[in-house]
Amino acid sequence: MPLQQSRLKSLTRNSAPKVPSDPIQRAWIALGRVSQAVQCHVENELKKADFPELSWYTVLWELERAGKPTRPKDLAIPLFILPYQLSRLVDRMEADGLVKRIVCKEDKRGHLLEPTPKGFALRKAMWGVYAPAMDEAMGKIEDKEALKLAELLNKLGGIEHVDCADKG
Amino acid sequence: MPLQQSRLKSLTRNSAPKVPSDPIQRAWIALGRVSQAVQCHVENELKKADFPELSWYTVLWELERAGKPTRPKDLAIPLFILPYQLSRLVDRMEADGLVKRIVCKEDKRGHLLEPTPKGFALRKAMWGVYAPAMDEAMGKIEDKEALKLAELLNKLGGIEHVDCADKG
DNA sequence: GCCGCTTTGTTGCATATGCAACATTTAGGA
DNA sequence: TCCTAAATGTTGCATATGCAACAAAGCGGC
Repeated sequence: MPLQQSRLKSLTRNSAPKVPSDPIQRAWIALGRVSQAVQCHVENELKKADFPELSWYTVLWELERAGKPTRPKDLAIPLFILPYQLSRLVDRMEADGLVKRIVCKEDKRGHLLEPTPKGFALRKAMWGVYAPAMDEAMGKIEDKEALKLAELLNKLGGIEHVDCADKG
Repeated sequence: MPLQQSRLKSLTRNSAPKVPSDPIQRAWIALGRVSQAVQCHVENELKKADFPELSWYTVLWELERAGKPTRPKDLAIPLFILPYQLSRLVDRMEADGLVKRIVCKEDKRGHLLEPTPKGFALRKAMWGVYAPAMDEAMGKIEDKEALKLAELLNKLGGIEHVDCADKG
């Protein structure tokens, strides 16, 4: 279920289609299972606490991090989702009074997104569940191992660092 | 969106809710983004080749690996999905003539799942796209790094090893 | 055997999603 | 200027999903 077009660089493809080595296959399997497991844990904890799903948090956090009203297109990239997905996500969040769409004078095609006070409050409240859940899911490894893990993953994906945490 | 109840052991919880360390947070972010990126890449490649999504492959592969007609409940665990999700997945695959449900004499509640010849053929054909896509997505790291990555991930998730590859 | 409880799997309904088509605005050239 | 192409979001429709309720069969004690 592709959430978005792959951002992997298309390869130069001067070599024949290749079967992954056994270590690569093991890493692939582990990546799929473990990421699903930890995601599920966090989502389940949020649900148990009657909070919306993580993507709502992420939208609110990105808006908060930006510190100013932000275009959907400038959110879609870091959020790694497709425009129409964000459009409907914002529909629901706006219906819940968490964000508002405000007119964008510079470009009348779009608009700017801004969290409401309720939106700020919800994000902060969700962090109270999100943070411990993340720690429960990921805390089984030492910090040094976590850094190594992040390094290896980023070597795979080559994606710029993005903060997610609360910081107050 | 939790695909299934978390399989993480519920913790003894004798410590206060904790904010994850910065390395843990970095690993969490990297895990989410990179796993999404590589999953998307593979799903997109399958779609471009007019193949069904990866979960279909995985069902067929697990059935093939089992080597005998298999109960849904015995698939749901390794597939890491909920019973009702598998039920509908099998509905669609059966409608496409890829698997069949056959009666289970020992336990008339359920049934046994078996790939059809068309199912076997599809899985093999999909591997021709799946394998190179996996390698493109994951081949940026050396085998030694891949093993380290798998090791770290499995330390996080503690999930038993499951094969996925073709092997013929 | 009989009864309640568990296991196994399915389904009705409301909601969410993917896709392709669309509307609107901007940008770029002839 | 005017026309075409690209960028930015949204939406109609068909399909997929989550959830809770359900059906049917096994299990265990009496």
